[in-house]
Amino acid sequence: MENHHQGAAHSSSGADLLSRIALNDNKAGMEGLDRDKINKIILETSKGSKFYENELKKEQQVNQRIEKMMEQKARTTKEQLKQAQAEVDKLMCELERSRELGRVIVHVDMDAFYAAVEMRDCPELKDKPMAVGSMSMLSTSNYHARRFGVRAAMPGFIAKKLCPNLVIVPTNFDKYRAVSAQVREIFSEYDPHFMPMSLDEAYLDITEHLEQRQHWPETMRTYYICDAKTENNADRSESERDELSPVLFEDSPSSSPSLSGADRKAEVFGMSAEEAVREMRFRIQQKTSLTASAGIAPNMMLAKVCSDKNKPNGQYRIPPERQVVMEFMKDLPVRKVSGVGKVTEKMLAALGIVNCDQLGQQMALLSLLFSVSSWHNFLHISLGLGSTCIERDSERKSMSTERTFGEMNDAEEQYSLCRDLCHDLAQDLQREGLKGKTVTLKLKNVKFEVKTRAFTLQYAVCTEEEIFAAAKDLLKFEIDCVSPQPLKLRLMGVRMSGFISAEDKKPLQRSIMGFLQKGGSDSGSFTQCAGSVLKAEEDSDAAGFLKPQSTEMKEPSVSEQKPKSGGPQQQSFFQRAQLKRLQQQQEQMSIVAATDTTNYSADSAAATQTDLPTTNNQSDTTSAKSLSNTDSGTDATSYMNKPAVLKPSFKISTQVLQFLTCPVCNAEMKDVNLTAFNNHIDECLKGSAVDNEPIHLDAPKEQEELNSKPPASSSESKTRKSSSHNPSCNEEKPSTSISVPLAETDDDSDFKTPFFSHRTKINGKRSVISKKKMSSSEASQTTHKLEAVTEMSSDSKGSSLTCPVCSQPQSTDDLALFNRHVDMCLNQEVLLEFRESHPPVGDSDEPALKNVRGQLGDQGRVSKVREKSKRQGSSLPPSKKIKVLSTKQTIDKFFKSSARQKV
DNA sequence: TCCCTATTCATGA
DNA sequence: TGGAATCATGAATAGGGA
Repeated sequence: MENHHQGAAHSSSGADLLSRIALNDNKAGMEGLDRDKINKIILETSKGSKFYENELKKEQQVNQRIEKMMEQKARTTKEQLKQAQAEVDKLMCELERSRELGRVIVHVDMDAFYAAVEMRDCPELKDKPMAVGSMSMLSTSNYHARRFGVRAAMPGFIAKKLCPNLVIVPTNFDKYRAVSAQVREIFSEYDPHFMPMSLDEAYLDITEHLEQRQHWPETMRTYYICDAKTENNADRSESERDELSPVLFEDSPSSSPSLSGADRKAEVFGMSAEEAVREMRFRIQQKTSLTASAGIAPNMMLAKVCSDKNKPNGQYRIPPERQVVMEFMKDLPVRKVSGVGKVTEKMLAALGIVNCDQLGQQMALLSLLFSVSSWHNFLHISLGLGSTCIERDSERKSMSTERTFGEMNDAEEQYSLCRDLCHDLAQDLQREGLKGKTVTLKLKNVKFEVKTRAFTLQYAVCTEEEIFAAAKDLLKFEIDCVSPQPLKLRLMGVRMSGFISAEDKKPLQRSIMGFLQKGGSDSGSFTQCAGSVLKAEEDSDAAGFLKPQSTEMKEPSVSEQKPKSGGPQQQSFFQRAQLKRLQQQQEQMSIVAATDTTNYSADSAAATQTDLPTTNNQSDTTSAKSLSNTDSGTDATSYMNKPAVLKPSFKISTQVLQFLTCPVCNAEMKDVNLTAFNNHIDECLKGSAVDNEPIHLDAPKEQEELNSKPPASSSESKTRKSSSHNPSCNEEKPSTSISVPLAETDDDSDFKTPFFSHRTKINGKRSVISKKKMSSSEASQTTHKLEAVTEMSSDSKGSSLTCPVCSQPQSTDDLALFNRHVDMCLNQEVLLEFRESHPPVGDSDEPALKNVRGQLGDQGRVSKVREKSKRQGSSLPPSKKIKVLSTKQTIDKFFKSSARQKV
């Protein structure tokens, strides 16, 4: 067959590649070419390139797949085949019964669209081989160029080898979009719900149109060639139009002869499907001076194949009769069917299947060798079945942006690019009003190897800062993985998916409820939360989700409430990677995170995910020790840093130390072990906590070493502790403290699941570390600056405020103070209820308590309750009160659930 | 053990 | 010298929970 023919002319490796990079003459206008000559040129031009090597690799992988498939085929018994055949027959009968021939589906495809537009606008190009694109890549080519083997998706430099006279015109998408809009206007008259596939392609269901058409008088089916009023091309003279249109594809198999007669002024179209489609194409041509091809059939699959049949400037119809459909399919090469690409084609060819008739005959075998969805699809194809319902208004599932560039090795450049991509993506998302939860980073290295890395946040986001907060961590992780070698990239992309539905869009902020959900403590939320808090803290104008929402406070949306299993969903990537590292480095483990000299720390997400120290932590610790001297007393946490704000070049030495914040009393504890910390929280929960003095118990030895190694380090930590008492520090920059809750056992908690509560250096300023039990007003000084800033900027200032929880008027006008007070009130209320329903039972290490402790750690969530209440006035609306009460139920539920887990 | 979900990669338009 | 961008989907895989 084709492959065999190609392979015979070349070396084995070249033959291997032919199905991938050699000429694909599947396209219209590519018939009867000197394929061997063209392939030789393509191979010679490609050979030795990184691209070629990668294609070779991929081809070998496909070959392995085929080998495995053939082995499986060899193992197939007659009995299995018999059984499979029975199943196939059964399904076939069902499909036959449900075969629908009643719809009239049309697939319209503009001929060589971009090239045709350029030729129309620059008539000198008409007789020349030309393509649209660049030396790097061509989007499409005209039919002159196709004679040389120049096709879409071919690099311009290779096309030039094939056709030295090729004229390459740069793309002008604005122009194509404008033309496309004109064409779509016409489509909509035949099917208002037509489905555009791209700028130059669409499916229409003209069934209803045809019904109406039967009652139309001839005048409604008459179009005048020169009637500028009817057709929107008044700007062109008649002679121009006559000259332009037919010449583009003069050798078209079915160029409408009726149109070329110079004396013909009016065209009357009939009532049949063919006539309606001919009319549509006529109108397209009149309006745009471009030609289109069309396929008419009872379903989409057939219509698509048909539109290619008489390309260019032609149409083909399969009538709605089973027998005709089957006859049409019989000799149709499988590759012509949409969805069958080069790999599937090759795999089927290995089984001796080239056309759809053979496909049908081998269904039993295919059902044993391919997945269910694959062989079901094959069965549909072999029966000439396809979708009869044009899917309308299908929801977008992802949005992405990516860029290819010359080799890029510099990390700072890469971060900068990453940010640019996030910026673009954020703009696109906001344009469509979308917010998504999963950020995927796509990387292609200089060897053309593609990697994707994803991270799912707890909340849907859409701002540059928020997206970048996740993307940069993913990028850092990849950079660190190859360190000290540079990451050599040629493409980077950022994708957003996991869009929330329209309903879910309203509550952008999750309440404390969400954090109290079992399993809802996934660290993604903390990354997210931290990133957002910090981002907004610095950028008060940012329209992040922490900005006051005008929507009503309500329960978390279904999607957001849905408990993440806390497993691979949130952790798989980082955890898996981290665990691998962990195995190599267990002996070096300590709870303490280390120093990050770049402030771009994948550790952030990594630590958030698993709380495992990483290689980077370790190495960074060493590398940054000296730097930390110059930045004494500054705490930072990798996941609370603000990469979204800091430029890659903005290097800061930040030392991350283990600070744990009691979520109940807000006491800061440094260098505590987890058991002690947990005990402390238990005491707090039981109401018997002592004065919130920091607990300072034995830190792991490694940690001590880490802390003491740099001359300044140990003293620094003391400085830091003492500085926490310093009120001036408090004034300097309030900070957010976030505890990452993770279930743990005391035995191995040292490296498995430590609590983390990190402090971040913000703008080089010291974070606040509160040590004493704070009054509400004192405590408020440590609340999120973000909210204060946000509210100040968006709301009134000056008037006295009343706490919506305790209803006490607050003497302060400082929103930060006020916020803090409300935070405390809310926490108190929840905790009191919790205490009431769960009196102390002796075992202070009850897992549920531990989890609750952790769950309560993020005060940012609670703050949103306050934010809203403040905007609405001084008292909580009923819904909010209910909400607070229901928090207790959530805790109960959580408690029970956790207890069950333990069992 | 089975089911569900997230992630990664491949395929195809 | 140089080999795209965007979107959807399926398979394989892995881990958590019931």
